[in-house]
Amino acid sequence: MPKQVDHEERRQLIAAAVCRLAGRNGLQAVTLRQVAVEAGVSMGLVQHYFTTKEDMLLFAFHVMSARVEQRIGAAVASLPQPISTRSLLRALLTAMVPADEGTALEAPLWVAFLARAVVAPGLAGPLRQGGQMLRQFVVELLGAAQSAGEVPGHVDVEMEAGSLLALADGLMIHALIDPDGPTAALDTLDYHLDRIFARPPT
Amino acid sequence: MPKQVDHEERRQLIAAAVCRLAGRNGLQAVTLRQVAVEAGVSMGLVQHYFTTKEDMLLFAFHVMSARVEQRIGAAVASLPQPISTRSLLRALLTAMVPADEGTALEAPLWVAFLARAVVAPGLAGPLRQGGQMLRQFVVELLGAAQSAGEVPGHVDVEMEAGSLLALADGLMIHALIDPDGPTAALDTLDYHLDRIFARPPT
Amino acid sequence: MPKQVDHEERRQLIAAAVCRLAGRNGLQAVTLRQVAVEAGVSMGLVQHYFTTKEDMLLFAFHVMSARVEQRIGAAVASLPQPISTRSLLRALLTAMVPADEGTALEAPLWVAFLARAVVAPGLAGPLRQGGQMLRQFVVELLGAAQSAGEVPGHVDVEMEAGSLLALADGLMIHALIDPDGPTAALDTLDYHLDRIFARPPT
Amino acid sequence: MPKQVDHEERRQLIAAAVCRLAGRNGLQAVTLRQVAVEAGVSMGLVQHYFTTKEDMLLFAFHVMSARVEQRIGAAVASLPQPISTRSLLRALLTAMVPADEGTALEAPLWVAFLARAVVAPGLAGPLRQGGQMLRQFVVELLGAAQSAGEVPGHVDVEMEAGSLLALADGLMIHALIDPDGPTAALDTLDYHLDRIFARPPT
DNA sequence: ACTCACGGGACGCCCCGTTAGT
DNA sequence: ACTAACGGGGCGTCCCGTGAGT
Repeated sequence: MPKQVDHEERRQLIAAAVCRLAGRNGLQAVTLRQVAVEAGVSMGLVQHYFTTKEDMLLFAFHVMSARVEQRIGAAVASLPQPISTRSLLRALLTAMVPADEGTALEAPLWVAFLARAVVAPGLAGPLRQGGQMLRQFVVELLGAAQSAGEVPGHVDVEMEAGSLLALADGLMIHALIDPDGPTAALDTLDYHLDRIFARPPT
Repeated sequence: MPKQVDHEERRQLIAAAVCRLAGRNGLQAVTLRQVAVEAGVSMGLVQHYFTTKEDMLLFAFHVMSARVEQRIGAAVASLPQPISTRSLLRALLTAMVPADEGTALEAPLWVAFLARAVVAPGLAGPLRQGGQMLRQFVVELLGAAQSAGEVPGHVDVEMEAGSLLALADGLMIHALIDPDGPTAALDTLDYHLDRIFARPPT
Repeated sequence: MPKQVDHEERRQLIAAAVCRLAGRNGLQAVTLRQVAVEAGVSMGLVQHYFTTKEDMLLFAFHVMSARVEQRIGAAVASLPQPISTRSLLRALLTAMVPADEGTALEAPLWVAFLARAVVAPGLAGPLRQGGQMLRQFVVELLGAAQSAGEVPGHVDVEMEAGSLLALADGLMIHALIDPDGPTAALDTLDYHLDRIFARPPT
Repeated sequence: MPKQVDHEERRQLIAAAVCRLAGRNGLQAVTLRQVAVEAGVSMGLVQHYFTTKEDMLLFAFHVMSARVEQRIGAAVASLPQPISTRSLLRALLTAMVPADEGTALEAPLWVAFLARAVVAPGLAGPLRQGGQMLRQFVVELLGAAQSAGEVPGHVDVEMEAGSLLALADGLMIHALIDPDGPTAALDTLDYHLDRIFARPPT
């Protein structure tokens, strides 16, 4: 029985190095050598697990997406019971803004992938899919809330869903460039949640 | 005095090539050699006018910013008289979304610069300044409209200004990744303008 | 374990090319590309074995030093028995003057390194050390000869050791510039050996 | 009458910059741009006065030689009267060793030229001529001293002349590499002058 | 007399992918 | 499974020489 190594684990290890590197210095600083050094493995090993650099980046992107989902899940789980639609939505959106430490580390990476997706179709596909699924989820959330009377009837849930997600991405970028951005971003998100989940005047 | 050429013009020529290249293939595809080829000049010339690649990118960024302003100005100028605050604001925001051809060409470039600014402080500075000036302008616009009764009193103009600009950036990115994005983006902007410039129920 | 090659051997191969090149055209003609051509390998290989050009030159210097020692050793070994202190010293010194073919090839290289050491501290260190060790050796040689009565008591062995070595270097340079230099250099060395190893008048 | 500039003066100005640069960072650091910056003129001007870089270096070499002569002359002039042959010779030799400040600045430059002369025939010619003239001068000096009884008859003035000059060059190089070199060099020179100008035992 | 614009080439460094091998 | 050796090419930088032009 030969030495058995966990392929997936190795790939995760390497992808993590890619993420650290890209988050710190940008995607253009991700070279095979740097990745190998960052991961503490040989350059050959990196290329053993990823045929091409493109593959590696794509996998790293999926890893990052999974991490974002995980972080959102954790944020939702730590919410005080009972979980209202609004608090759930807020947890989801704040996880996309570099206010907490985890997001702050991943946001540059996320932006790097976004920017690359614009010119690299291979990356755009998964990103588009993920975005649409997320949007659909928010639409359903808002729709349910509207049915429950938490959201006024004149609110266009489709529009608001897309808006909130686009807004979150926009705020993320501004937050990364402007040092005062993160707190302002949270305030802005709350402002819009207040607006959407408005108590109707009695 | 020897042969005199218009330095600014040359720099513009080269910067234009940088923009085309970056818009087409991303900023990481902007190499001195490619720039020289794209501009139809020698590589030596490129370096005659830009000491360093960083200089070149920074200048190209300023050129692009100027072009965006110009496009906004043109859009505003072609508005039917009399120009309402809302139509002015709409012209400004739609110029940031890749709906028309001009913006569609520049948006990838803009995103590329945004992404690089996250990891390159030299680029972040000008970008931050420009963003704050723009925000201030929108704040004043909305404030005036509120004073004139076009915007309800309960609207937080500061929040809405920041939101609209972040939203525009977010929509731009989504529009670049999703082929259906541009039209959806315009609808979304109009939805929010409708909301902000709501006719109060008489 | 993958293909294993003798690193030292490769480095020697490349260093030899460096020495040939520098001896022929001067150190400033030593470029990575030229070295690769001269050694008959790819430029990538050169940089596989030497991280930096500085490293390469330093290694080449050590190789040259070793060669000089080797040549001296060979000269000493081929001396007729019994080996007198004076003949040993003469062998050592003549190995530093481009009279024989081997030294003639290495002398320009040696001078090139000397000149660079003046402005490159990284090179000066090893050179200084080697020089001091050599000087100490000659001092001991002369001291022993003095104790044995082969050298008059009024001779300052420290002075003479330093003088002989400086003289050898000076003669080497003159010999390289003046075509008649080499033979004159040998005569000069013998003149001083005669003087130092003077038979006292009975 | 057009603007008249002193060609020679300009060339001297530029050559001085070359000397400063080469003395500080080595001859390989002498580039047209650096020279222009160091001299405070435009690069074009440098090339106006020197057709080629080789020309420039050659001229700089002559300038340096002239300066050395001048420094020797000054040293001789400041000697206490009456000037003995020995003190004159000593002044001449010490001017070649980087003990005083002036020589310390020029020595690296001198070594750089020596090293280049080994591989650049254009530089070797003048250097050889200068060396032979100097040697002839010392021979005559020593010959006269011998005739006057200041130097014992058994001394070979030709040999000693060549030795002293080679020794001075060798000491100069060692002095540049070893921080203790300069003082040791002066001691060594005096040691040999003592030997040559030995008072015969009465 | 003097200068700028410009071309073209080289340099040192770095990087990626392949391959031969253990 | 994993690695080292290696080739080839690209990058940003620098530099020199020419020539048009004032």
